Amino acid sequence: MKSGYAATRLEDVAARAGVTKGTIYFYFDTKERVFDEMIRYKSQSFFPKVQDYASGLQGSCAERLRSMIVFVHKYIAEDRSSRETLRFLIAEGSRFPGLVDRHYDEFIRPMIERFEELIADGIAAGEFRPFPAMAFTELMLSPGLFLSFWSLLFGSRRPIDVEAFTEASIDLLMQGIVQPALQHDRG
Amino acid sequence: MKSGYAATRLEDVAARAGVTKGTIYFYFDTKERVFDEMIRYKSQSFFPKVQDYASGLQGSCAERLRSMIVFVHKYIAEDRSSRETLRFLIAEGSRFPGLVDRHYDEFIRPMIERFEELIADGIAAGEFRPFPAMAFTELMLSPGLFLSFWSLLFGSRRPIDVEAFTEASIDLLMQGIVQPALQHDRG
Amino acid sequence: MKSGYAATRLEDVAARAGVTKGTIYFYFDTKERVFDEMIRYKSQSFFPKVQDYASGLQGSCAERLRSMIVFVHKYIAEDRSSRETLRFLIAEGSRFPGLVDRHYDEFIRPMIERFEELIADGIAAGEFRPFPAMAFTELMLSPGLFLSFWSLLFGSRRPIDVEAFTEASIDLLMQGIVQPALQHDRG
Amino acid sequence: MKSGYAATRLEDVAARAGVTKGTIYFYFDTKERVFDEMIRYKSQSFFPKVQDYASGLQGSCAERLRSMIVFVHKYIAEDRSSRETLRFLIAEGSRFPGLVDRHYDEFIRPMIERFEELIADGIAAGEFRPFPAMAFTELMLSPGLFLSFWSLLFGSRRPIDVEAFTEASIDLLMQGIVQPALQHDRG
DNA sequence: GATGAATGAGGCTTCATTCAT
DNA sequence: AATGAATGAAGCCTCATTCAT
Repeated sequence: MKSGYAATRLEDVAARAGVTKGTIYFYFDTKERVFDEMIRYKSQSFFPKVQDYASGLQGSCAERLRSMIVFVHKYIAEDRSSRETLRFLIAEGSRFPGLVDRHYDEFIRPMIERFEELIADGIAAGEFRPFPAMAFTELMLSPGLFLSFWSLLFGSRRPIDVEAFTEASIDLLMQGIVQPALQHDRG
Repeated sequence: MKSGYAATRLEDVAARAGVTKGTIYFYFDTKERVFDEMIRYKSQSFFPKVQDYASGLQGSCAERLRSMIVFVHKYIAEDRSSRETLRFLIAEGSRFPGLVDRHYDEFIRPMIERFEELIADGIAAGEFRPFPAMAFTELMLSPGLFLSFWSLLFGSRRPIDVEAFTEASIDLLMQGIVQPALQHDRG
Repeated sequence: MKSGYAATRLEDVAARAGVTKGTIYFYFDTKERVFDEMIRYKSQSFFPKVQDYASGLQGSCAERLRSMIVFVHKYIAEDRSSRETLRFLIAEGSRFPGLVDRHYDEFIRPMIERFEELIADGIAAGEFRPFPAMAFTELMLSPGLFLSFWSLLFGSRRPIDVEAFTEASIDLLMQGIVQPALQHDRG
Repeated sequence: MKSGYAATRLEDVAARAGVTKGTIYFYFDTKERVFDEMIRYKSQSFFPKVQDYASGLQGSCAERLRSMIVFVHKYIAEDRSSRETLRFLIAEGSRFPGLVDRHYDEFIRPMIERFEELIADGIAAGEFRPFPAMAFTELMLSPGLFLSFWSLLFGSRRPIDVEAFTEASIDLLMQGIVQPALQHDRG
């Protein structure tokens, strides 16, 4: 999907689907519905992957947290489709409030919850110190969001070294939350 | 400005400016030009403020860093216009590459540079440890960007306690960069 | 049948018939044919009734004439379907000249002929005076047509007292055609 | 105006008006509005004529009544436009209830009132007998309506001798309402 | 400088019609 | 016989753009 509701002609959507304009209207009532369903469909693909990945993790909480962050950043850096979904939601969200809410329920909230679980586990295990940001685990998503934003804005014109960026953000995070006594454990 | 290039009719732009459609074409060649100038104009307002604010700061590097972050978050939380500019750049940026570049030059880069200076000063002064993220000072913007993003997506439907969020993110950051020996200085 | 050729979708016709659009095309070549047959079919029902009713009449010519008029008016007032057929013929007649002609042959002309016979009988029997309108027996249909027209135009928003209207029109007619010497016979 | 809302393309309406599609939408919001205004405009032309004509009439009530009827019939027979308006109202009236009501107020009711006045005058003057149909003066319009209906249905395929038809219907009417003692006055 | 009228390309949407199954 | 999917022509409507005044 190119970007933009208005800039996308239904005839092109149809052509890319290998059918003609009329066929679209056999399945959807309206252009808005077409987009609603398209985005809804695309949104489904990401979360299960995170879920699977998260549940398969082993090791200390710090290790699992780092793995999660690496995974998320790599995904964001590579998956053009989910980035475009984000662009769409930011650009046309007011026209599709249902979509945004759904995106929150099925995408953002579960992700935040994964991090909350990890943090809670870490604190319970004495690995992490209790810290103010434990009430804002979404902070752990913000470097990833930054990558996404950067890519949305500049495409490939201002590339970021995703791996180094990821390491830097993990370093910063770990410094901030790991119990000082354990800090020699960090990778 | 409502959001969306296509969704905004020149007639409305004209009406809001108190003139008629025809008049617009006396000053601008094209709808694209109208937007180009509008965004360009709006972008100018923010940076000087940061600049002024930054140059007036006093105290330790940690204190100045914290002040900067508080300032940026407060601004983001309150200024609707700059948020909509961001939405526009994300949504229609590919149509206005010049605008995006200009936005980078006049908005993003200077901001990053302020943070780079602060970090460099802090390290030189021995307040901050040398740390990997010093090559990615944009990381310090990511919590602010997160606030902006949240607001773009959910409007006021999922409010965040900006102050608490800001404190949490500052805490995390400071833990990550301030020299352990100095950490009792933190607010 | 709703009103209007263009406003009626074949899909709805099909649905009301309990089949699907495709099936319609098994039986009819074209949308026009569908309407042609529908109208043709509906038109058949009225005339035999008039015919039967007319041939069963007894009494003086004046009595039979009055009965006929009462019958026609009552029918017009009550039968929604024939009214809609009339609407259709007026609205789309130019697209279906065959239908209009058939309607004339099987509906209008026979009706006029019934009246012509009655008038001729009445004059032959000395009941009616010879009068100019005997060449325009359709005039006897005009009050009924008026009722129909009124109903087509206003639906039930401007109801007419059909019975009183009928009596008034019969009175007018009888005054005009019954031999003065016999006028005390009128009801 | 050809007949039929759906069958009429706005582009053709525009062309006939010597402008283009877009211009129509500068003056009207919608296709429905275009028709609404068109019909409204055309309806205005007829009534003043009747009004003028009626108020200029001289002579006995019978003479004035006959003149009115002749006038109405001649008008109906000759004015294609008002006939098409009637067709439109019958065909599409349910889509334009406001138009139908207006047509009643500005066209039908005033006409009926003219006849009511004439009849009342005639009865007051002893020229006409009191008769049941004085409560349904619209009956005097029914032969004219019949002419209109005939023309709408058959175009010029089944021509009626309007003059003879008019005379016949006047004869019938006069027989029915003029005081017997005065009947030698009839033309 | 400013206006209001006019234009016409372009896109959404409808629906009669076709056709493989 | 019947269906459901697919098609594409056609028409409404929007709106950026032009231009005479």
